[in-house]
Amino acid sequence: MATKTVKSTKSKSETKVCCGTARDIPLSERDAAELASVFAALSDPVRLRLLSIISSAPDGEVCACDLVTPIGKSQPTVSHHLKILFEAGLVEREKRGVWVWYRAVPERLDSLASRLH
Amino acid sequence: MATKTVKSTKSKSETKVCCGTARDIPLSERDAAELASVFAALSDPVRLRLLSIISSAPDGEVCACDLVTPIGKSQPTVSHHLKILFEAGLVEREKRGVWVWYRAVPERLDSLASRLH
DNA sequence: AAACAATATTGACAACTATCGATATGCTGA
DNA sequence: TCAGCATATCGATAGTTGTCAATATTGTTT
Repeated sequence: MATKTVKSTKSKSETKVCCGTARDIPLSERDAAELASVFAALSDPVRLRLLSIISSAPDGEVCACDLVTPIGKSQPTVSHHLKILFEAGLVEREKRGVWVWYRAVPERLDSLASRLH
Repeated sequence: MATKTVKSTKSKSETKVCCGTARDIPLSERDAAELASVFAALSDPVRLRLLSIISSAPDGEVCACDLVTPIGKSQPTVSHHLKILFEAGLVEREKRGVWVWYRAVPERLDSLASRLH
């Protein structure tokens, strides 16, 4: 393992060989995968803009029919992205008649932010 | 455009038709793309674990040679992920002799967190 | 100079993803 | 019941990404 005390001028006896004992990994594989999946949901510009529109809606909710035009993508594409946001827990949806209304889930972003520190 | 005042029992005159004027999008396409690229860098479990190890290092930095074994992937793969973290501004690197030392850039995560609120 | 070690790059491949047109599903109003 | 609309799903395709083996690059030591 390389250490900070190693200088190129030091003798071999002072130099620990690289790649020693495996250290503990703070973030488990399971936690990492779970976190990564939320970030993946946020890693697309279309989804970020959808979330932005929904979050800033005066009434706290937006009809899906009002999302297609401003996003400038096809209806199936917008539907696809909304599904990903929903499955990541970033938005909720409620069907009323023919329409589906989307609301942001700010606690989800809060918990994400707290895990970033 | 669908509105919250629409009820299925209301007359047509009270119902605005769906998909009216495009509203302002709070997040520009450029900003969305830029934000998305940082989230993309965080959307892989291996990279999150690398960042976790680096961030929690007692000395604030970790030699790349100490990252391969705990991650359990090949050296080129770890190098690839470190490059992505570096290009996203999430880590800094400094070459000392043969070794490359990585440090976290916490301000980068802070600014991300602030944009999530 | 030559051998060796740490890191980066390249090339290839499989898996995943964003996108759209076409179509299905489900609700509403006539 | 039927026509029309909003939304979701399907199938296909192009582009992206994670991975590794092989190789290149760079620094160190003898």
